[in-house]
Amino acid sequence: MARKKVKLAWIANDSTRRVTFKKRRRGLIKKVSELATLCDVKACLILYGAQEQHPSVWPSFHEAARVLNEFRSMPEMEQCKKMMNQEGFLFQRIAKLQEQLRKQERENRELETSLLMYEGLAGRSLHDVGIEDATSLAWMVEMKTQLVYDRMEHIRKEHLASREVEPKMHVPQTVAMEKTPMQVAMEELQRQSWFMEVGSTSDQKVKFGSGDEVLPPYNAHCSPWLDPYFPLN
Amino acid sequence: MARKKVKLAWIANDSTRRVTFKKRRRGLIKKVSELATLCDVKACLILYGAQEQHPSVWPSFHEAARVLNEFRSMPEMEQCKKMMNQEGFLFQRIAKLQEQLRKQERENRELETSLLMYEGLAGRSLHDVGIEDATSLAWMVEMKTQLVYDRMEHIRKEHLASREVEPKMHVPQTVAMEKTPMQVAMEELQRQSWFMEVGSTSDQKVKFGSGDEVLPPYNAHCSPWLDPYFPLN
DNA sequence: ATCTATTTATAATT
DNA sequence: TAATTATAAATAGAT
Repeated sequence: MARKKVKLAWIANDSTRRVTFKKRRRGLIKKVSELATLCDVKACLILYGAQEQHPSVWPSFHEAARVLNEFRSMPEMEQCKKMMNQEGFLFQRIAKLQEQLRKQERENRELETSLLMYEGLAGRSLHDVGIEDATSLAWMVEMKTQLVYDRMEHIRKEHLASREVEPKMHVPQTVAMEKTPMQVAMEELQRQSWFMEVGSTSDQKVKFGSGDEVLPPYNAHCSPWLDPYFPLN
Repeated sequence: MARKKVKLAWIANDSTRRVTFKKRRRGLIKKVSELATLCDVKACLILYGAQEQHPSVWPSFHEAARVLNEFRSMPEMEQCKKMMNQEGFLFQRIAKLQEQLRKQERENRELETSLLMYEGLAGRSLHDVGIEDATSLAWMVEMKTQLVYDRMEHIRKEHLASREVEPKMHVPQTVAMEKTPMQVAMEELQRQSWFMEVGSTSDQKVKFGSGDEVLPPYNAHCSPWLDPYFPLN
């Protein structure tokens, strides 16, 4: 747990393994006893390593036997199927880790897109970015543009509020745009029926630009620009 | 473990207790499985609370039974006396905590004495400090004085070494004192047989100073000034 | 065994 | 109930 994230595998070094065992056994017993105290839980823990002369039993051998016998005599063994066992625990962990992975990938994607955006702002030519990155970048610019418009609208409303006590004349027209440049461009493209094929299936491919890149047909009815998370899912 | 150090006692609030149980059970099972993997340890954990419908068993019910039966059939049950059980674990913790307490008390003592020393250096009259504090203070001054002499001796030797290549004439006499002022004072007191009674027993008491304070007789043969830790033990 | 930097667990909060 | 966050605790590696 410390100084370095340890790999979850058998520790080859003999002395390291013994030290780790002793340290972790102490921690484990502490945790078991805490749980028993905090939550009034019957608990027992048995540990014995191949090398260890003596087993470690908590809270005591007889208590452990008693706890286990209570299980033996449980009427509904069927219910035990639901108990937390190794398999269930592992499934739980897998699900958790997959979720973590998904989140991390999304975050990576966003950071990479930010980088691309700042490079573009700093003057880098973006003619060589792939369609995936271009899509994400366009989405990000869209979102940030929208933030600017939202801010402008907010300021405009504040301005109106501050003039409320005065005669309702000369109220300024809205400065917030209804559509971002991307939206305007999209609609213009639709009007021109540019590279769009209504009713195309997902198998169809359309030549794009120079013809060197093969792309799926663009479906305006599923415009991604309305989904605030689109390229990150 | 977090946001606040939790008291090790039964959690009265029902929902809090259930949440804590579920969280800690997950952590515990993770730790047990890690230990089993890292150190190739046979392990089993059984938990069932009064309220819980289903017990939690790791790694599985049958494995737990098998592990416990191996204990049952162990030839030397006498050896189990040495196993880590609740009592042994608690004794271990008590010893550890007492050791911590001792260290902390020593450190507190040293810090208090330092404070006294700096106050003295800053001009505070020390005529009102008790015999205990005075003793500690004297010890600390002694130790620090010794450090100064050690440093002087070190510098003198360096000086000699740097002159080694030159003719061995005019070698300076040592500047390090053999005895600190405290030691000199002690020996002077002994020469004067001041308030010292040779052969006095530990039951005897001697009037000291104004007569308002009763103190045990001072035994010069056990002079504390030679023990580098004297007032802190 | 002791210490320290770091990871992990988790109590409180949202 | 599930996420998030701030903090306490555990502990890997070094001394």
